[in-house]
Amino acid sequence: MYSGVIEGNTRWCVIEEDGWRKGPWTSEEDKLLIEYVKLHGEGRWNSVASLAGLRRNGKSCRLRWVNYLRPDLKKGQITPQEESIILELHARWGNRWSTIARNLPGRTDNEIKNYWRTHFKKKAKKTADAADKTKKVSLRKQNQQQIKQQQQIQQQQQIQYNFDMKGILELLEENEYSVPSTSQETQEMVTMCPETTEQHGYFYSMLNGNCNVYADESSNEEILWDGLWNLDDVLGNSMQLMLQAKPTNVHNLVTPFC
DNA sequence: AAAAGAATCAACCGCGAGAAA
DNA sequence: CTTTCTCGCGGTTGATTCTTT
Repeated sequence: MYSGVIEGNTRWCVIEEDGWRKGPWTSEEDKLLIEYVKLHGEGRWNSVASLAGLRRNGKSCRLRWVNYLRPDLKKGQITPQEESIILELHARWGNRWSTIARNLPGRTDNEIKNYWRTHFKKKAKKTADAADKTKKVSLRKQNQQQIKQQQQIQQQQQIQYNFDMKGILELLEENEYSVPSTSQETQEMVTMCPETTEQHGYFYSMLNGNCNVYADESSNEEILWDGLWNLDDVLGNSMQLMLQAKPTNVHNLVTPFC
């Protein structure tokens, strides 16, 4: 790509295969470019090489003139007033540096772009990071709260479930009933239950295999199994009695409740 | 005093739009 | 109408300078 690196001392420069120079400009090159613009005006940058004797391509010449040699350029640091204008215009137009530069006489788009990158992007990132952090913390809190609430609900459902199951099993034991196999048997059991109509409904739906009133969505099976194991702990032999009442495998046991 | 890391800024690159041939 | 050229823009790079450890 490059034919060599020349120019000793402190400056470096590159000459490409096609003869164009690249890298930092020398004061001699600057002088030639200024002379060229004085004589021919701005524009036709590709003619600079032939007319001014510069071994720079048009693009490089234009950039050097626009960003560094133009006489109307303002030297020195960006003032606080300019800074606030940049902020305001960037908020309005985004990264349209040339548009912003037109509103800041003496400043170039490149200068503003660099200034933004070094001063504001950092601040913007900090602000964004801080906002992000706050958002994450609040999300985490929200999640924890949701999990806690869910756990509470599940716990309540579990207690209710165990309580209801206990009632059913006691009832079965008391009346030496087996798990009903027909809807008629179920109906008979429900009517025997000395509870309210609403509780009859629960009872009825449990016996008919509708356990959705106790568990929600994805965790149905998990809760159900947990419930069964807990039920076993709580009721001890009662579950055994139920199993004995109607010999069945585990799958048959689970099915009626979900 | 020296090394490492961060900040700065001049310059380059690729791309698209518009003008000229 | 199509192709080529020129210009301008925004993004990126990398050498230099400054600051911190």
